[in-house]
Amino acid sequence: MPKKAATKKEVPTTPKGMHDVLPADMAYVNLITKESKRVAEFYGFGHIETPHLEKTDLFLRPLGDTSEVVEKQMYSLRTRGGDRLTLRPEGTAPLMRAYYQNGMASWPQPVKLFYAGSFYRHESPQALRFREFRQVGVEAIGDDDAINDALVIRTLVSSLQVFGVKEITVNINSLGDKTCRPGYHKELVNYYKKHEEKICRDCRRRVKENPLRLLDCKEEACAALVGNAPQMVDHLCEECKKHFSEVIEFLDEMQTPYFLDSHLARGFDYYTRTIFEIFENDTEDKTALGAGGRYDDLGELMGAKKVPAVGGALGVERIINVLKKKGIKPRADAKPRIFLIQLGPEARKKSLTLMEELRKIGVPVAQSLSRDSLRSQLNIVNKLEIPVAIILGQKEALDGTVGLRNMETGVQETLSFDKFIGTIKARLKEFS
RNA sequence: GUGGGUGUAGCUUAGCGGUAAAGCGUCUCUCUGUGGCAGAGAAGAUCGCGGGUUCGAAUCCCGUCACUCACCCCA
Repeated sequence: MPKKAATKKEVPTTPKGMHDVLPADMAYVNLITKESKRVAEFYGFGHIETPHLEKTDLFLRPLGDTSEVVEKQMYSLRTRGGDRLTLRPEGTAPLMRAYYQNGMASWPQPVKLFYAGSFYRHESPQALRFREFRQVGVEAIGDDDAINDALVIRTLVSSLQVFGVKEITVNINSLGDKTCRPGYHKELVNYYKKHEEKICRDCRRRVKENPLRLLDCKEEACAALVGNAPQMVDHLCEECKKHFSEVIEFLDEMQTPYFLDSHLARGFDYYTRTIFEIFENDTEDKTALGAGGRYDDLGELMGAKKVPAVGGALGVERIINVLKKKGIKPRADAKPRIFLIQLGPEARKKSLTLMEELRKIGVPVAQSLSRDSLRSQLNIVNKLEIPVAIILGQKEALDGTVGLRNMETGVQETLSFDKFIGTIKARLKEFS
């Protein structure tokens, strides 16, 4: 018995949490990557690209105890040769890897790098959280001076402003370092243990697993306790305190709006000192557009020499969301202002040469060469809102002329085919 | 992993027990080489899937899957 065939035509679809980016949205993606690269390069960050796949260990080792959680969220695979590889879940570890592998320690420090690309996390998708997402980011590796922290933040903020996101706040905090954080941790845990019966179930778990997260619990009972909870800023060692106040000072100097948020936390151990999240003020969304921090211990956790570093990244999808809400539209680059209409076999062939010549002088031209009726081609010109049409028909092909029609006024000029390119060149402003 | 919402043409939706409808979009023609309008027409859906109730299910019930939102988490 043959199995009953699937009754419905199964259309292939993307994996959960992953999406096609259609041309209309790619205009946003391109705007963001192009402009952020330009800004980053101004501040001295060089563009780098690392593989989408890395050895799984690269991400496991630095994350230590929590690796089980981490591993669940990673797209990992085993190659035929038996290598264990993982689709990069973030950009920082790969960049540190690149730093060591390419001997960047011998470059002038800090090494400043910019990257843009897709990252992958296998988690439940929800609003603006996808399994494949795009980030643009910068990292300054090899120097512990607080001015690098400020510069990283400034670079990200400047990028956002260039996109048109003007009203920005940077929430900033310091997590201390190996000298002062353990003491603070202990105090925080003690404080919450005293109130154990009042806090929510999740927080009881957090006391053991992830104490810093206690500070941003939204449960009423827990939030009420936060006010009197010990704060990291009060427990920073001298060095960390100095570092933090310098970062703030530099931000003041650059007039970067910030908010000292003592509840800001990061789950993972390799963050030290500065951490920050960037928010947009106007729209109601409370999701961060970007985040980052200092990670002086990451290199060591990766099993290499200790190298201080600081970095941060912006979420492309989140920025697009804000731009759309604010009604900011990217200018489609190279949107043609001329449409090439051809009529009849001779003209169609000739139009191919014409198109190439226009390309050589850098004039974008649209066409629908598979059409043969003038009417339908003019309809397309309208739909695309292109202001000028070149008409190259059977008659023109014989006469050696070309029609140039202004779609708004309906006025049509006749130009000689030979002089056509010259004329276009002379009137370039009209057409590109 | 937990909970809520939603699944009807490419898109937006109507129908809510009698066996699929509209708008937009696409294509064709009216109009063989001069557009935006209008008219006519075509293509496109076994109403997510499976089962149940019923003479009859897109419609009611159960299950399931997908999407989505929230929680958890967020390197």
